[in-house]
Amino acid sequence: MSQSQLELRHLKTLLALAECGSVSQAAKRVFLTQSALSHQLKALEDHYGLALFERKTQPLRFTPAGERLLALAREVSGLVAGAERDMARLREGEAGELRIAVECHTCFDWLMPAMDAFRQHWPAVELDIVSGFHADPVGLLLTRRADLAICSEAEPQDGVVYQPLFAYEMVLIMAKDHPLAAKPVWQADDLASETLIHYPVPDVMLDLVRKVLKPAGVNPARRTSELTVAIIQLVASRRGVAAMPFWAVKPYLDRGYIASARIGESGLQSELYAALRQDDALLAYMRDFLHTVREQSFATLPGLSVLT
Amino acid sequence: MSQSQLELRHLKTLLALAECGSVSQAAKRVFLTQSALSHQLKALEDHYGLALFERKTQPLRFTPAGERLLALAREVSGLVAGAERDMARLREGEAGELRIAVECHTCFDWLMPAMDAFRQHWPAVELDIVSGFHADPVGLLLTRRADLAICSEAEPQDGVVYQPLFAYEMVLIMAKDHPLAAKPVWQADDLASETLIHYPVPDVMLDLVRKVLKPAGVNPARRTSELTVAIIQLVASRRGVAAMPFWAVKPYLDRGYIASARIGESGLQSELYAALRQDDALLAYMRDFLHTVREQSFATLPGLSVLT
DNA sequence: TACAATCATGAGGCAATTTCATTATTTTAC
DNA sequence: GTAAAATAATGAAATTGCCTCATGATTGTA
Repeated sequence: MSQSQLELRHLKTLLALAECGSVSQAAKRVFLTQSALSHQLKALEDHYGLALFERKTQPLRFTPAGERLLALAREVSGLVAGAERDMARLREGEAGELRIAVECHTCFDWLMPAMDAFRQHWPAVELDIVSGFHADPVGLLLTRRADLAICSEAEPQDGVVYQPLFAYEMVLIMAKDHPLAAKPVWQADDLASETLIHYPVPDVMLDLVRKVLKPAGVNPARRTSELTVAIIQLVASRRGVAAMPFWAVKPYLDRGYIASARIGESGLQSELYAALRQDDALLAYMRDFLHTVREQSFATLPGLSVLT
Repeated sequence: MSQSQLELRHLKTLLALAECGSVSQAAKRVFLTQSALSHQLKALEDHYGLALFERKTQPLRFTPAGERLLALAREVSGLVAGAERDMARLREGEAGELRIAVECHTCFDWLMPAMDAFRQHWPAVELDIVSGFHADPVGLLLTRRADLAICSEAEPQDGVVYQPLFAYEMVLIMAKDHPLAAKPVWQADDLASETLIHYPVPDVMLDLVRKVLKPAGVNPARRTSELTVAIIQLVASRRGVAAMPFWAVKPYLDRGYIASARIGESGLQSELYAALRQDDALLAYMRDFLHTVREQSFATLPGLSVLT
């Protein structure tokens, strides 16, 4: 007989649950254990004397009562977020500068919606993208030519802090009629006789080369292209294979334009971090930007996982 | 360095604080100690790094940051209340019956707004007032001629539970040019040579008679009237004095029509309870009605205090 | 100036929430 | 269809965080 009142914590749990479809996934999203959420949800159901979900199903379904609370959560979370932004502005002022250095091409796909949302919330913050693709985006931070850098590794450096954004899987894409299209998992050797299509960036920025091919001593033919869609087209036209984030190619997979395979037994996991100058790490608009990026990305991109 | 998240509990505290104007009063309203609220508010201020109030003033003033959170509280509390009502309806259904037996004349003043609000929230509940003034309203409950009785004392009785509503002070009112109009505190003896004007109800229902005059053996002349305004008029016309709830006569006092005095050193405190059949005590619409009554009354009537 | 009321603060207790360890259940894969 | 994997439930222990108590500080008032 839990007598605990409804709290915002519960509403946040419900939102995570609705997005993830399972208790254990939602638990990761709110940085608690599965057990904690299970207890929490049971307490909620006891409190209202109503079942909130049907748990015998995957993804789990909300009952009408669960839907009602979820609706409340959606209404309230926006209001709370707005108020907390206002509090932050009251404390630190409206204005600021946020120049973003980007290392990876596909980043733009998820960066744009986040930037749009952020611009609405912080109209007085000067938002900019530092153009060009720099091998050392963190250097731009310290020389104050950028205020935030997106990078795929957190190399410790004085005066710089790294905030995890999210993790995702890189998959190999190939033409649908490729001889190995049915192979669910590719190893480095399978690539030896292929042409690898990638963005025109140094090898250290290509996870497939750095983490898989180089260690195995495999060195396939290469071809580069600037644009994601162009790479997809080349792959579909049997001009080679490419490694891309799953979330970037899912639409093309769904439409059957190309096929995909896992890279290595456990897949090629990639991570994204935001690097900031230590002094800026507590700035409200910085924190809010990072929060917005995560929120927007998880809402938009399929197959992401949390990164601690 | 409290790291605690904003929770609904905090918002409820802010609402109480805004209504009461002081931490200690607000603490009573939310059934916590003054200390608890002081800690809670300090934690909030630490969390946002902003002062929320100026405490060196009475009533305490909200800072802009405090106002912003208060605005959030107002937005959110309505939504939460609505959702919780829906949850209750999902559990117990929409319909029900709520016939109210009223013992005191002035009750109608605060009952009406509460009933109006309730009707909006529970359109399918049949709301009614059991007319006439019964000496034993609780009897109506047990014979199922009423479902809720308003009374000023909680006499234990099998199958009946009492829910406290609120407490208030009865004051003596007199003409402005009454010889004793300047006397701040009246004792029973001061009434010996007065004419007491009251509603036409048995003496046991008149707190002044039962608690003050009878114990002192004082027996003034009497005169009765059904209507509150009529009693006020008679008092103003020097036809006698009357004992009325402070909240009922405050408008007339403010406009200078009449004068008032405290009854006895510590004042004549009156209390109001709702009596319910035990079986009905957990019904959602009953609980919500009681909540609405308290909420509306505290928001509308001056000088109420909480009753546990 | 003293008194009353209100607020702040630190320590201690207690209850609510989380984690841990385990079992039960469901889904997936072969 | 069964085995394995993933997911959820459960109870006990541990932690955290909240509240109360006791007291001191501050403000307003007679």
